[in-house]
Amino acid sequence: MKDVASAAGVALKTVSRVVNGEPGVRPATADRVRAAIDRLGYSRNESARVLRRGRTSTVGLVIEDVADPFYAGLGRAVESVAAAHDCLLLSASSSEDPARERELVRAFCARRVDGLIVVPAGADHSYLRPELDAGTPAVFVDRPPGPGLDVDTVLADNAGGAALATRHLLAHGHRRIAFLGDQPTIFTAARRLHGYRAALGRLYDERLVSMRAPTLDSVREALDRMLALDRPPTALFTGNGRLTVTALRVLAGRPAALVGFDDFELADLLRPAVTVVAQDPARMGRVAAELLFRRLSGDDGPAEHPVLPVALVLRGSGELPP
Amino acid sequence: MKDVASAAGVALKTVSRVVNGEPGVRPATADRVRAAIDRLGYSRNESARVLRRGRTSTVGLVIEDVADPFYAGLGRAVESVAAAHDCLLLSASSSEDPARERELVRAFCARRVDGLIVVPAGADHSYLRPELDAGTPAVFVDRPPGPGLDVDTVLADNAGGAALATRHLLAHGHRRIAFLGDQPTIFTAARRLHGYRAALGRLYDERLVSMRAPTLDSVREALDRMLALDRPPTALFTGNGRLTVTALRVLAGRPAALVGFDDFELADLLRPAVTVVAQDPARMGRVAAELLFRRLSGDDGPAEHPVLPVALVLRGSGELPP
DNA sequence: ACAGTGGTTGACAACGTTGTCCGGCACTGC
DNA sequence: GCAGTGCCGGACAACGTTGTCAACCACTGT
Repeated sequence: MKDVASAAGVALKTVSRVVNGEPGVRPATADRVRAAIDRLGYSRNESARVLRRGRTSTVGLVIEDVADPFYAGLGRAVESVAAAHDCLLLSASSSEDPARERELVRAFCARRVDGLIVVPAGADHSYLRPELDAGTPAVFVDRPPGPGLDVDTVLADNAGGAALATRHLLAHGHRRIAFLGDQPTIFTAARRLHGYRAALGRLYDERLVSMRAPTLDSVREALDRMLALDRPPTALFTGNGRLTVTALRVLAGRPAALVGFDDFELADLLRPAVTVVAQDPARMGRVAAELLFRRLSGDDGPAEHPVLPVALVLRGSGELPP
Repeated sequence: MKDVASAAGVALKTVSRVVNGEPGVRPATADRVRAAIDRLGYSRNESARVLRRGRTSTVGLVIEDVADPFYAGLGRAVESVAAAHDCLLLSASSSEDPARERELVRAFCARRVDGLIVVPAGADHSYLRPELDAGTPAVFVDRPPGPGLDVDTVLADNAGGAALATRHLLAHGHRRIAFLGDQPTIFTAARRLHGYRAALGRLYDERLVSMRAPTLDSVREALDRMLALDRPPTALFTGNGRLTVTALRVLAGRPAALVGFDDFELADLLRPAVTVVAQDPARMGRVAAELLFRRLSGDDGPAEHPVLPVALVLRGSGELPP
C-alpha cells in the first residue's frame, strides 16, 4: 500500500480510503490511485486489516469428514450462507477424533475466525469456554456439545426418525426387526437406538442389535449372527447412510425388507429401491449457519436448540412383507 | 500476550519465546508463563503473527462444488496433505462461474494463503499473474489454466480414458455408440469427446453426440432424440459421473449397454452393475497438494504437468451385447 | 479583506506479534 | 578481585492496515 501511495503521489491513508470506498476522495485522485493499484497488482493484506479491525470475515467448520456426502452437503450449505455474508470458510475433518477436533478448533481460533460451526467428535468441550467468553460464537450441529456447555445446537429428530422407521416396518407386519447402528458413543447412533427401542416396546430383543463402526466385516458378521438365530430378523433398520450402503453390499442384491436412516444418491435406482428416513443435511447446514450469523450480528439471546424434522421416503424396500 | 506477560511478571518477548518454544528461557520462568497462559485462556493471534512472519500456514482450494463427490474426495486428499504440513484449508465452490472463481482467488490471496489449488471454471487466468509473481504458488487440477500461463497442472488422462471406454464398447460388438458429455467449454468434456471421436474413427456420427449440462431434461431429450434415429445407438458412453447417474435415472432400470466416465458409489450394486472409467480423485488431490508443498518448500523448477492414469472397471453394463 | 465553511488530504498512533540487539547476572579461571 | 563467558531477560522497531485528528485548500458571505 505504501508503494501504491508513492506511485500515485498521495498519502498512505488516501490509498486506504480508496481501497475501502470511503468518501472524501476527489474522483481524479481516486482514479490515479486505482491506476497505481492495477499497475502494481496490489491487493490488500487482510492479516493487517484483521489485526486492526478485529474481524476476519472467515468462519470455521469442523466436521467428521469433508468427503462424506452427508457432511459435504452440510458444508456446502454453510458455505452458501457464509458467501452471502461475504465470508470464507475454513473447513477441516476431525475424523471422529476428539483430539484432532480440539486441535482444529484451536487452530481456527488462533486464526481468529469470527465464528465456529462444529460437528463434535468428543464429549468434552470445556476447552471452548475461553473462546466463547472472548466472543467467538459457536454452533454445534448434528450432535450436542458435552455437558456444562449451553450453546446453540442444531439437531435432527433422531429418535423420532428411528421410531418412524421402526413403526413403518411393524405396520408392514414385521415383528423381528434388526438394528445396525454406529458405535453407541456417537450421539446420533444412541438416539436412533433409543427411538428404535421405544417403538418396539416389548418386541425389543438385544440379540437383534449391533452397534459397531460401519465396516464391511463388522456388518457381515452382525448379519450372519442374527440370521443364524432361532427366530431371525425379517427386516433390517440401518442407523446411518454408511451402514445402509454397507449392509446392501453384504446382502449383495438379495432383497430384504430394509429401511435406512439417511437418504443417499441412487437409493431410488436400486432394486428394490431403498426406503429411508431422510434428513436434510443442506437445511441443517443452513440453519446452523444462519444461527451463527445472527449471533455475529449481535443477537445474544439464550442458546437455541432447533430440532429438524425427518421424513420417511417410501421406495419399496421398506414395504416388503416378512 | 501483554496481559500474560504482566500476569507472569515477565517481559512480552519472554512470553513469545515460551509460546514458540524458543530456547533461552529458564524452565521455572517458562512454567510461570504457561500457568498464566492457561489461567487467562490466552491464544496467540495468528493474524499478527502472519503480519510479522509472512506465512499463514493456510492454503486455498477453489473447486466447482464442495458437495460433488468427485471434488469432495479431491478436497479431502488436499486437506490430508495440508494437515501433514500443519496447514489449514480454505475451500470454496466456484459453481462453474468464472467471475466467482476469480473473486474467490482474490479473497484467498488477500488473506495471504501460502498457496492455491484451483479447479478452474474460467478460461482466462491472467489475473493470477501478480500473485504468482509475488510468490504465491498455484496448482491447477483437473483442468488447465487459460493460455499464457504455464503453472503446475495435474490432469487425468481424459482422452485416453474416453478412448478406452469407446474401444471397450466397440470390442463388445457395438457400432452405434452414443456420447453424452458436459458442455464443450469444459476442458474435460472436450477432451473426452476427443478421445471418443478418435476411437470411433469413421464410425463417428455427430447425431449420436450431445454436449449439454447434465440436467434430467437435457439428458432425457438427448436420449429420446437419439433413440428415434433410423439407426439408433446400441450403447451409451456418459462423459462424467453426474451424467451417468442422470442417464441411469432416465433409463429407469431398462438395462442398456453403458460405460460411464468417473466411478461412483453403488455403481457395483445396480443391476446391471455399471462399468466405468475410474479416475482417482483422492490421488489427484494428493498429487496436486504435494506439488504445491514442494513449491512452498522452495522448488522452483519448471512447471510440471503430471497426467494421472484412469482405469476401466468392468462390472457388467459395459459388457452387454448390442 | 477576512472569518467561516466544507471538502480533501496527510501525519501519526495503534493493533499483537516476532527479530534484533543489548544489558545484567552468575560463574569460571586467573 | 577482575576480565571472560554463557545464559537469560527485556527494550524497541517493524510488519501493513485503519481510526483519529489536524491541516490545508478553495470558496462564500459579509
